[in-house]
Amino acid sequence: MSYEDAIAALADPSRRAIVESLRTGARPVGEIADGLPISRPAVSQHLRVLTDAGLLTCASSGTKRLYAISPEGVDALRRYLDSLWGDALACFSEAAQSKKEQL
Amino acid sequence: MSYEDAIAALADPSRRAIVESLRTGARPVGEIADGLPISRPAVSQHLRVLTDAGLLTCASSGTKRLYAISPEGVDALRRYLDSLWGDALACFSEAAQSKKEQL
DNA sequence: CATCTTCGTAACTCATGACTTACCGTAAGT
DNA sequence: ACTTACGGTAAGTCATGAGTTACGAAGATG
Repeated sequence: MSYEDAIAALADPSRRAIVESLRTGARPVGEIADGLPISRPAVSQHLRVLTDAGLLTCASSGTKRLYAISPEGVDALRRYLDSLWGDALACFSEAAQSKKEQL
Repeated sequence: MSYEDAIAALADPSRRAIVESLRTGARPVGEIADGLPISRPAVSQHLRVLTDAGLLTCASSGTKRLYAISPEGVDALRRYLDSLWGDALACFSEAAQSKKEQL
């Protein structure tokens, strides 16, 4: 749910591959697993982590389960990085300023 | 250098704490370590990972080394998430659309 | 020169987590 | 009711990496 969980979830290459495969739309578990070099149970475990982190949503349709990217989860991460980027820029320009004043 | 390395680097809580401590400006290694519950060598190793990932820059000043957040590295991550967010929103609105049409 | 500070590196331990196989529940088809 | 398809869970293995202590290199200081 927090952005920390989202970052930790996206740190794994397999989980990033799953998210990439969902960029074009929702997909069932088996279809996701077919496109990856890991077993279906492994995919299930990754899907759980991604869902717990708020990055994915799940919708049951019969025996199938459709997973999709959750805009809210991605946005939480986005906002954190925006804030970090703002501070980094401020420090950067301030450092450049004080360096100029030393001349 | 790539956004993958940046995500992996920020996945660790200690490394996020280091980045947080640099939000207000550049600091030497010892000062960073004093604010954390881990040893100075551990901080050094984390600083290496963060620097390799392009998230930090290092400037030597005598025996001291000043680390600071690198705006470029953060921006690379930011852009990745922006693109992911865009796709997620598109899928979300498309799904909502096709659900409406089913009524 | 001797010493102290500052920091990086080496070697090692130990916990975490990614993956596998095996199994179980549930919904659809015959 | 039986079987098949889909997918989550359990238990176990194994590699990765975060942390430690010990040591070494390089610049400041007396």
